Amino acid sequence: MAKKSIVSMAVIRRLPRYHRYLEELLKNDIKRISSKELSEKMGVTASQIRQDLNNYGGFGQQGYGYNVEELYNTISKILGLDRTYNTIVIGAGNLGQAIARYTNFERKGFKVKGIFDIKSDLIGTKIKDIEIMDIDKLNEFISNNNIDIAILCIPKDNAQKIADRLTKNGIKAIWNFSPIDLRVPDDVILENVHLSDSLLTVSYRLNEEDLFKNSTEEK
Amino acid sequence: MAKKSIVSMAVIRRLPRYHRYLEELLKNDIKRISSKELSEKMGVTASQIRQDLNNYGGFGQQGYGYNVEELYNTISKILGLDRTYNTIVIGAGNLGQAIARYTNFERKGFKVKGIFDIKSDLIGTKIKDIEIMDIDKLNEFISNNNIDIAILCIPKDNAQKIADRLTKNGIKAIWNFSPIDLRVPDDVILENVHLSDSLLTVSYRLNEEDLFKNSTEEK
DNA sequence: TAGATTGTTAATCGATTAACAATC
DNA sequence: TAGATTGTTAATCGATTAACAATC
Repeated sequence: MAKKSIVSMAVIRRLPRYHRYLEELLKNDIKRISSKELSEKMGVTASQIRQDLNNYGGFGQQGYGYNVEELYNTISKILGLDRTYNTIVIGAGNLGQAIARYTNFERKGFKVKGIFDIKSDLIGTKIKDIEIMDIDKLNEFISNNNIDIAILCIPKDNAQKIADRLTKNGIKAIWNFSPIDLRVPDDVILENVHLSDSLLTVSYRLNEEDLFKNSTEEK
Repeated sequence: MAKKSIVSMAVIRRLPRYHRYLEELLKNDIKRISSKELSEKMGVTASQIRQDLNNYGGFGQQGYGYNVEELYNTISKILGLDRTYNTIVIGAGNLGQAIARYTNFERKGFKVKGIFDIKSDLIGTKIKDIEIMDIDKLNEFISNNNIDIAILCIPKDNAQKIADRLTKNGIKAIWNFSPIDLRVPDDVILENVHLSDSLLTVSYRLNEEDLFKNSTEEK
């Protein structure tokens, strides 16, 4: 089973969202904000915001609220954005290439150090100055380059095998885009982006009403 | 606020996962499975599986379990996979192109009917036989092509404006990859894939232990 | 029939919301 | 000081798990 977090994932998943809203406030030169104001902007309860933040300490001031810049910086730190991360992208297909090229991540401190693929016609070509390497060089590259996060963008058939190799070589975090549930050791962080699962909730919801209408008629 | 579902999202988000496991069982020619066996494979409780399924009816048989093929087909239908969906991709950047090219979705019945962008050097070029069109032609195209789902892959600055245009033109579902919280009418389905938020939970978890160690020392 | 396993009700657990004393 | 708003405890709500009668 993948690594368990100290704070509940429900809270953790809201942190980037707070971060986004605070960034926006900062851009608009807003100096302070109360949990009530922020809650109205975000469509959540003020209670939730205060509870969430208080997992990490008391950052506000009674009668005043929160200093926007201070809170933004604090949440940046909590999210680990005060350092950089070396990443590798495994699989240089459509999605792998898109991720490797996506500059938003780089701006936040996530640097793509290497790209790997199995296809000989891709190996040797470049994406943004980074050569696509043969997957055979994976172990060696990890050992020599202090990689923090592996981004997995390969078809599901080989995903578990590659994940095993990654963790055996000391990778401590996998951002997985392969449409499969990976097994990783207890101390490895696994974050899934199951695009297909996400899309299927859309098709589900487009039909949900009919689903329940019909099952009533059938009675 | 976006459309509310009848069954809780917690349940809905598990359905694609059941679907994947059943597909695997089907491939391996396994004919029947009990909630207990499936729960062990999936790392959930048997109770949860039975509770989840019973939102949609009783598909099992006491003393026997579930017929794999039957259950797979049933969940396929529940997920709306017994029909096809016309989609458009807005934004032909890295991510938009990757999604448009991704054949897994097409195989499940999601057809990309049009791609739109604002950049004149992209307009007129093709992705998989589909011409990239000027965003100015969006309204007209939606009216004439019976589009079910709009896939939004544009920078956040214009995302809300485009979302407004989509919903005004009758789009009932948006699969949003833009890193922003969109406001959509009550009857519109909104599914977010916030890649950056997801990645930030990884960096968070890579540092969580230190975070709590330090705050204790500071006391 | 006996054994197995469902569907469903009841109990528990965790997350969210409300309330309010503390305090800026 | 009075008003505002936090941090935190208590209450509520919803989701998960356990239990078990029904039944194949």
